[in-house]
Amino acid sequence: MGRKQAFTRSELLDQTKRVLLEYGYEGFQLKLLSKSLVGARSTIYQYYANKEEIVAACMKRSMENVLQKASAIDETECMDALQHLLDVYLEEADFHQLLGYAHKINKANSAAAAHDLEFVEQAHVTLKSQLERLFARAQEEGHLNTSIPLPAIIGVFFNLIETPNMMNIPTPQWSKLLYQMWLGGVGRR
Amino acid sequence: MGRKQAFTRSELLDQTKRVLLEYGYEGFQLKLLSKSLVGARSTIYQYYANKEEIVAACMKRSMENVLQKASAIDETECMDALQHLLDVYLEEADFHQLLGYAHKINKANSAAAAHDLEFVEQAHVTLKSQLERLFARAQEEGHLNTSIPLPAIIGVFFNLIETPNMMNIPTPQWSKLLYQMWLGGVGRR
Amino acid sequence: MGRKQAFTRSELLDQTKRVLLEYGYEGFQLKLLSKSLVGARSTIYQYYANKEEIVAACMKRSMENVLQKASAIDETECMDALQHLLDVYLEEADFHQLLGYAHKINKANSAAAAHDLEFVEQAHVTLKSQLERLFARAQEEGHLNTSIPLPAIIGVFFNLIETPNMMNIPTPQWSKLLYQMWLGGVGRR
Amino acid sequence: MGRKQAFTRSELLDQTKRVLLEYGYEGFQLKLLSKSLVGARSTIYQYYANKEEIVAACMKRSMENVLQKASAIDETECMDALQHLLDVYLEEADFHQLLGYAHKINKANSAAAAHDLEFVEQAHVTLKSQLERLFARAQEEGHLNTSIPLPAIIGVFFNLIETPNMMNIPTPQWSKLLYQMWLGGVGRR
DNA sequence: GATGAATGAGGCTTCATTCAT
DNA sequence: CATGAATGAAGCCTCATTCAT
Repeated sequence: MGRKQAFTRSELLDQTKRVLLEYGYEGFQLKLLSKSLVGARSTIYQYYANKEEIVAACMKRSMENVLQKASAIDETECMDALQHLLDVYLEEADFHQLLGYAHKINKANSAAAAHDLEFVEQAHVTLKSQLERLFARAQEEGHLNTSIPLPAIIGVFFNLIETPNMMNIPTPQWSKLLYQMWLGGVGRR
Repeated sequence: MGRKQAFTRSELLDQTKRVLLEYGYEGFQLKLLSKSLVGARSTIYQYYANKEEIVAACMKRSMENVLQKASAIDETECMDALQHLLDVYLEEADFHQLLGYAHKINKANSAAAAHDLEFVEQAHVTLKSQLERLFARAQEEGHLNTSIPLPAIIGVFFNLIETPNMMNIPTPQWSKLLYQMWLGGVGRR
Repeated sequence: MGRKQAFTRSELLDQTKRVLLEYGYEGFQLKLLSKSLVGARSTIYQYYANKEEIVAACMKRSMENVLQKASAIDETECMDALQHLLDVYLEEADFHQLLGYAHKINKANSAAAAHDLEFVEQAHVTLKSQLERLFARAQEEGHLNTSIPLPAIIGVFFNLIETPNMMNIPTPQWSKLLYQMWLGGVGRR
Repeated sequence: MGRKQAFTRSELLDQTKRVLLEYGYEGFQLKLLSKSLVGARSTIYQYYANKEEIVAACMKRSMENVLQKASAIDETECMDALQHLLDVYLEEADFHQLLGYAHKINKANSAAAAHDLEFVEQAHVTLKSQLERLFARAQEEGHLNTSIPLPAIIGVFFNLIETPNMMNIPTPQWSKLLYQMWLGGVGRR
């Protein structure tokens, strides 16, 4: 009963992500959002009570995806696991950037937003501990250059994600290539 | 003698940079800017006609600094030059991020902004050609792993700049460390 | 320096009171308010950060007036004091109605509003204890009909304030007349 | 058999009255109304074409009740009749307050609302003339203090209705008490 | 030149009302 | 009939910019 929905919650979040990435958190406007959806701006409020909730929900969903994929990784071989993890992060590359906006959200405005962000925070901790676990093993097993501080190694690894893929190499190969550069360097062997 | 000058053009640009980096381009507001200056908000208009001009001028100044330092580098040894270049980019690390905002500026609003951005664009080309020149030589001279496409090597090099320096290692050492990881990788040798 | 003010804070509160009384709390709109002031609607925000603060400030001012006048009353003769108190309440008749809106104000929105309302609350207690003090004495001194419960007597006294003055009798006489009716009744003596 | 009826017209008007009294005319919102009814908000439009009509119908119904009760009063003894009239007005105390909103309704929007308000207006005149008739007789028959202007006496009588019944005395006794205070005053006899 | 105040355009959000199922 | 969803008008508030002192 009632009319057919103009757009689904999922479509809404898809566009939210798009607008967020294109305009940044402060540039995220409902006008921009509704322009890329079929209905009126006010229809958005059928799903979320305010801007903050939309952004928080978007982040939560993104985080859920990453978390699921990351936790599905087989950690038997730590170096393989790292390679797979890089795959995951590259597939959901934007999520890294989205996360950066998390602390800008005004939680006072909305309990729902606060709740979603709580989840994001927790998941963040989970991901971080997975990463640290793997790197600790990598170091123990002697895969890493001991003359380089571990935090620096981790930092560069994480930062690989943002490297612009100018040649549009398909993600799996691109991931392998980045991994190779990270581990082996770009210099002549 | 007239009224004391409220703040200098240079102070204005310093704070512009700070606010831009903290809040992003869309979050850049004159109220935030004037809060970190001694005078009134309206005084800003003594120097620049509108928001766009301020941001453009800020970018131009940042670019001038980098350009000057980059062009002072001795290019005799290309690998040394690259290491020095990384020094320069890290010293002015923010400039990389600032540049990302360049295309968001609405040039229609102001000729002065358009003019400044023209300069930035030009300088960008200059820097890029310096980089490409050096990388071409590095490859020719056999310093680089030929199995990796050059654009990927360059991309990773550029992206190093954004690596978070979690341990707050002083910039010169941090630069050396990043260079070492880039060239030699993080794996056991 | 700077431009001349379009309207003073006091004028703003005057009109606030007028609009509140005419349209009620839920009907209080900034558009209506600014229509009765010389400047633009947004100018209001030079004085108060939001609607709630305006209303709260209006109430506080009204309460201050009443409080000052009420506390200046000589309480030597309690029945005289009650007559004077009625004068005061009639002069500021609207304040009784304004107070009714106090609990509707959303304090969560503004600390300043909450603070003003705190004052109003306190003053309310002060006024109430003055009233109870006087009535207690009136009863002790045998001025009141003991067959009527005191709260009923007080209730009717307070309610006199709202009696519409259809003949537009000047306030002092009107006050005396109401007092006379209250104390002596309207029946033949 | 079709769908079960969501709520009756009468339930609708009951809640209308409740919401009106709680939130005032300007605060009367269909969302608040439907929250206290079993069906959907849009179902309201099965009964009335718009907000104004609902409020007008509510007032009309309230007025009809009062009118019926008031016209049933035996006017043989004018002072008894006044006491009975006070009973009636107290039983339907809210109606006095509701009436105050009548002039705020925008009649331009709806013929039906205008029609209902016309009725209310007429009934108001009827009630008023009853009151004036009784008071004229009361004065003629020497029941009232001739030193007090009749309009003032009527005003206070009418205003009694709003006196807050803090002790929650049952309406019939409360009515007698108010009548007694009005006629005989609260002072020592 | 420097300022504080004024302002209108534009964004967020709510709400009466309409529509399609 | 009953409903849930859709919608635009309208209210609040912010912010870049202009103005008068």
